[in-house]
Amino acid sequence: MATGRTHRPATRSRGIPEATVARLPLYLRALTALSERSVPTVSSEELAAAAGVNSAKLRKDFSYLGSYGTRGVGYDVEYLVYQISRELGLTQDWPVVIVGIGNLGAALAGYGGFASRGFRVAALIDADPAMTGKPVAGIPVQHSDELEKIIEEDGVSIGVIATPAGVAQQVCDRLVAAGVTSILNFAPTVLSVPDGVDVRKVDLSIELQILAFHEQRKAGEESNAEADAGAEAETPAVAPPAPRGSTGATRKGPDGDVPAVMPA
Amino acid sequence: MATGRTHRPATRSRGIPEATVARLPLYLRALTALSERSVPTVSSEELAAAAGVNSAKLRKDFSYLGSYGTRGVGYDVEYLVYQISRELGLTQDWPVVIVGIGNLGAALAGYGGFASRGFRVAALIDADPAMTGKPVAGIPVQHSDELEKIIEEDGVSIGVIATPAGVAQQVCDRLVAAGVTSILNFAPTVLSVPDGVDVRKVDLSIELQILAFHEQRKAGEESNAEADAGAEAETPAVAPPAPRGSTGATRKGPDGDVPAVMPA
DNA sequence: TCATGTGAACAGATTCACAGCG
DNA sequence: CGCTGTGAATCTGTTCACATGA
Repeated sequence: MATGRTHRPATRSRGIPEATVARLPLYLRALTALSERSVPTVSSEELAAAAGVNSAKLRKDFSYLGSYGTRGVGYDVEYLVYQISRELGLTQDWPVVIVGIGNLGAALAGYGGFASRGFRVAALIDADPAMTGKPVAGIPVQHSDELEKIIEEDGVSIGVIATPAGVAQQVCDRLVAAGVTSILNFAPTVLSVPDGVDVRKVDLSIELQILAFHEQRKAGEESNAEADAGAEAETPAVAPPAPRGSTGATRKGPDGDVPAVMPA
Repeated sequence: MATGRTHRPATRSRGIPEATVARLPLYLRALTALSERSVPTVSSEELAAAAGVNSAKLRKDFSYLGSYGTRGVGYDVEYLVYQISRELGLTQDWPVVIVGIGNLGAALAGYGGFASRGFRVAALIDADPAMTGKPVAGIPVQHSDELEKIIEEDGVSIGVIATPAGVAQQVCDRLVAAGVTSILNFAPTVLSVPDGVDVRKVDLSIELQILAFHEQRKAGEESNAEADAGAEAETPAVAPPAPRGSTGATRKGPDGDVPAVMPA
């Protein structure tokens, strides 16, 4: 099952912390908006507010890039836009392939923010022959047989996987074999890739589950009781099985033993 | 422009670290797969491999939930599925509204992993009257006028925003005013929400930019030179502007001054 | 004997608070 | 004087390594 290959070694880039890199696009977006409104300079306080972070963090982030501000004044918007774009590698053209043109793949193909900022959809690829040739967002879908050829000819290094989970690892392997070294994975699977290949994961279901966790906690706080979170509709989706060979003895879950409410 | 409201206070849940919460869905998925294959028990090592994390981390994560394993043996799969589901609040039903039924909204509505795991699409909402009544993924789209009514009647506490960026904040405000306390935001904007409301952001463009950063770094390492990253097609999307009132003097960007290659 | 559970060491990220400079 | 830039303190998360107990 292809284990033993690491999952994002996160090789501490050129001194720029990963957390900072993840915020640069946020700053860039805020700066671009300012730029469009012809705002010449901005303070760390203002920009931080626009980007939804605190100003100390923003200043520290920028300090990793160099000293691009002017004390007593702030940052020059245009200059900063350029510096961040360059740092992120957006001053060059990045051809991208999207594999799996279902609902999601089609939505991604049509996504505006995609085309902007130096990313260019080099090809849409789907395994279904019925899709081949059909234009999606103005781009004709190509059959997956063409995958390797496209990647090599266009020098594609970024691939987007929007296939069903079942085939994501195969697709990933083919992408990597053909030369792709960065993958954005929308399929709900853990992908194994060799060292040197970056994978980022976008998973709707995980995000919702995290929200549900916090939501549940909020509900539990209103009344300080434990269960009884929803208004009334309680539908336990999973039965609480006894642990193997359990004698029903000690078990130190943080809020008591197996919950009182059990399905009939 | 609606500042002053915080953006995810991350109120350190019930002792369970945020990073751990974010991994629980991953473990749950791996465990569910094992469960379907009727695997009775699993070791931290095996499960960690399946979830793409290291085993020490997994054990520490589980230790926050309680002692659910058996020394010398491992974890009981079914029992752990139940405990994690409960911890995440997935043993109850979470009605969700999706606002903005464009390409992306439609894709989300049809997303399988949505319906599973206790999440139920309570309504699809769009501002375009032409969409009203049209079934998407089997659910008829409702007009945004109905938004408040739906949220209150169905007790919806989770909202998904898939609108254009321009209206996302307004939609967010309406959702919050109507009682939604968790928001999954697909629009490329920073949302301001009052305390007590959680926002999670999913942003394709940001993910791609992060990948591009690392990709660029890789390219820069192969040859130890600086620019010249792509094969040949270099298209600087942004001109490097001089800083305000600059005399072209000292500027300590980490790899030298303004880049040598300037657009004509 | 084996794999869990966890203190302790470490690493990374955030925040504080203020020196330094325009 | 105001705002940047940054050392130092703090907080959060990860990894190590081993005592513990089935």
